[in-house]
Amino acid sequence: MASYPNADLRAELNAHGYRLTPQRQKILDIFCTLPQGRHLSAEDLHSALTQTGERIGLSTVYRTIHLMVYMGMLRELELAEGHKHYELNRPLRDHHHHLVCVYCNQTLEFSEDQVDQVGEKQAKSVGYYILDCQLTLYGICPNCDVQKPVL
Amino acid sequence: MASYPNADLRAELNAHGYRLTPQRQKILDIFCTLPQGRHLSAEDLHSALTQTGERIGLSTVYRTIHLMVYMGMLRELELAEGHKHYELNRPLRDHHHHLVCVYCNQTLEFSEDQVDQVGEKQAKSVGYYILDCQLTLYGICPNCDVQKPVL
DNA sequence: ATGGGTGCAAACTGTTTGCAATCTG
DNA sequence: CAGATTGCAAACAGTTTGCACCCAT
Repeated sequence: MASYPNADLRAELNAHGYRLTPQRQKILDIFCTLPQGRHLSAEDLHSALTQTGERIGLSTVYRTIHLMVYMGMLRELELAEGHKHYELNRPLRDHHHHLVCVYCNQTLEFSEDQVDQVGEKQAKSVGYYILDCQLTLYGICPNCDVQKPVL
Repeated sequence: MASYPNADLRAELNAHGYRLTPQRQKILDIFCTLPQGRHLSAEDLHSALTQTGERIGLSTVYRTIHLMVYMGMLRELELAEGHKHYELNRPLRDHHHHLVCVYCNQTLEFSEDQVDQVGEKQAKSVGYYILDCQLTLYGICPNCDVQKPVL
């Protein structure tokens, strides 16, 4: 299930001169056991950890998240909730995209290989090493479409 | 050039029970005269306005931006700069997407009709009225690819 | 004239940073 | 043992909110 066993994590960190710490392990563990489609904010992650008795600072959570985003392990999602959410960046095969209602924040997922292929093609054409490919659709869901106040 | 002449803006606002104010006009004007590919933060917009002698509060800028995003006139971009940027939400024909380097924040634009079509299809299939469709690619540009420190 | 809109200043939230202590390789 | 990493608390940036006044409709 876990896409990043700890041995791999250590190897990947060391390759860049970073170290494997219990905190980093724990954080990755949480993401690995997260059901498909769930995503966490930094605070979510922090309370998930402290609730299971871990001793970890919020700033470590932020630092680790950034590290993992830059290494391509996590994807950073900016949906409609006002703060960023994170989830495991799985290989393009099980990649999914998001459709968000700007009124009620209902979020649907969908996958579309075509989009991922376009992303890869574009990135390649300008020599980028691609970390993540996100198609996000903003709209109004059927429920909210019935004349809702805007502000 | 301007996709939203003031008459249209007034009509669209009034249809929802909102009013056309000088501030709202000025804000939309700025976006309409912005060169293709440029996008502004709320602060950018505010200083652009005050520098031309306008008298407008920062909170009005925020409120107006939100209004226009919800009405589908503006698109909200969350690229890599740390704060949100906005640009005119042009019709899908001249729609573009973004490719961002997570190290240096270099941002490239590209268009891809295929993606917009996928977006429309997906939205339609779940009954959403679509406001915006953004494909964002995160990666490492050729310059930064040469072993850069992550933190 | 009614109620939406504005500006100001204060409050807030999520995130970042400086630093001394700690742990990894 | 050097240097990366941590936790804490304080600082920060961008954004939101309460309120009295103002102005479109």
